[in-house]
Amino acid sequence: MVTTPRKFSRIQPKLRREHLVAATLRCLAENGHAGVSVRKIAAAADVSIGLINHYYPSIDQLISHAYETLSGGIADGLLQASEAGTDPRDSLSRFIAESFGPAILDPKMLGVWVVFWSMVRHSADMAAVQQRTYDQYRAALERHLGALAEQKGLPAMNIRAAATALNALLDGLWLTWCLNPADFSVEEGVAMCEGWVDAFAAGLFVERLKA
Amino acid sequence: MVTTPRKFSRIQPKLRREHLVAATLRCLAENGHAGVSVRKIAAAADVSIGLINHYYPSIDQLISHAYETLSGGIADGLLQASEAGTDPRDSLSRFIAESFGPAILDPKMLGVWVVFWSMVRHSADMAAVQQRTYDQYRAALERHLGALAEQKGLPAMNIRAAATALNALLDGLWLTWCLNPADFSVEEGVAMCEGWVDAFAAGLFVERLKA
DNA sequence: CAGCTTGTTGAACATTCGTGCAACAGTGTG
DNA sequence: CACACTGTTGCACGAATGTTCAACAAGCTG
Repeated sequence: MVTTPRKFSRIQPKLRREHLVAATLRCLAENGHAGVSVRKIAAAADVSIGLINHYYPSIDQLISHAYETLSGGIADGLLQASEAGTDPRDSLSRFIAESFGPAILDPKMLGVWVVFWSMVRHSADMAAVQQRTYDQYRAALERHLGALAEQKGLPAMNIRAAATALNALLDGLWLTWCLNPADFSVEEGVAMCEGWVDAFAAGLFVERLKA
Repeated sequence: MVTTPRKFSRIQPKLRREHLVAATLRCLAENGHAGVSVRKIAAAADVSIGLINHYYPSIDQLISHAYETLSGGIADGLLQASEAGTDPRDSLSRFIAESFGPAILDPKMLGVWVVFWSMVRHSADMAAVQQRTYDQYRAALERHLGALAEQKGLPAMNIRAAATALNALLDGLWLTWCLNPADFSVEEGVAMCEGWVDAFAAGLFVERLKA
C-alpha cells in the first residue's frame, strides 16, 4: 500500500477531538481489539502518530472518550425516542423499536463494545462511564414502567428490578443477534420485548418482584 | 519477581493439553485481553514458551480450544442440572438456578468471554464453537418450554423464539451483573427469570410469538 | 551402555506496540 | 518582513509480541 503524502491541515482542538473519536470508533468497528492502536487510529484519521498523544496523554483516555461519546449518543437517541411517546406503553414501544434500530443493532458494533467491556474492570474512568450510562438507561425504563404500572393499577412492586430485567432482555437479544444475525429477525426481537411488556402490564411479575 | 528454576517434567500430550487450557483460562480470567500472550500463558502454566507453540501451531488455536472446553463444561453443567428436573417447570427452574451459580456468575469470567467474542468475527473456528454451544443451550430451553406449553395446553406458538428470549434474558442479566455485581442480587436475577417463565406458562407470549 | 523416541527448552528474529521529543508548517500580529 | 503562537509531524527508543528452530533431558528398548 502506497501512503499518499498527507496535507498539513490545522483545525480547532474541539473539532480535532471529535475527529479523532470518530476515527477511533471506525477503527474499533473495523478491527475489533486490534484497532486499539495509536498507529491504526492515526491512519484511520489520516493524521500523524504524534498528534494522538498530543491530545490524549495515553491511548486509554482516547478510548475512554470514545466510549463516552458513543454511549452518550445512544442514550440520547433512546431517551429522545421514548420521550416522544403518547403514553407509557407507547414510550416503551418506542424505546424498544429504537433499540433495534440499525445504528445500534450492527454486528460491527459488538467489536467496539467488547473493547469497552474489557477495559471496565481495569480502568476507573471506563467503569464510571459504564455506570453512568447504564443508570441512565434503566432510569428511563423505570420511569416508563412505573407510569405504566400506575396506569394499570398494579400493586406496589420492585419497578427497578423490572427495569433491570427489560434492559437485560434488550442487551441479551442485542448480543445474541450480533454474534449471529441470522438467528432471529428484528421483528421477532421486538415481539419478544413487547411480549415482556405485555406480561408486565398484566401484572405477571408482581408476585416475583415484590417491593 | 524471581523466577525459580523449573523442573523438567514430561507428561502425556492429552494431559498437557488440558493443563495448558486450564492455564489459559486462568490467565484470561486474571488479565483479560492482555492474557492472550504466549509468554503470560507459559508463565501461568509454569512451562517454557516453546512448548505452547509445540502443541498449538498458533496461539489462536489454543484460545479456540480453551473456548471449546469452557463452553462444553458449562453446557454439560446446565443440561445435566435441568435434566434432573421432575417436570418441565422444575427443569427450567434448575436451568435458571444453575445459570446463576458461582461457576458461571463470576465477574472475572466476563474478561474471558470478551476475548472469545472478539475472535468470533475473524475466526471460523471460534464462530463454529459459538454456534454449536449456543444451539445446544437453546435446544435445551426449547425442549423444556415446549413440554411446559403442552402441559399447560397452550396453543401452537413459536417456541424457538421463546427459548431465544429466555436465553437472552439470562445472558443479559449475566452481562449486567458481571459489569456491576452490586447492581442486583442473585435472588433478584433468579426471580426475574422465574417471572418470565411464569408469564410464558400463563400464555402471555402466545399472541406476540405466533408459530 | 548405546541408541532411539518422546516431550521439552530457551535463545533468536522480525514485528509491532506506546510514548517522548525536537523540529516543522501555517496563521495571525506587529 | 519578522516574530510569536498554535497545531502538527515523524523519528527514536525500549519494551513486548508470535513464531521458528536447533539443542536438550529423561525414559524405554535393545
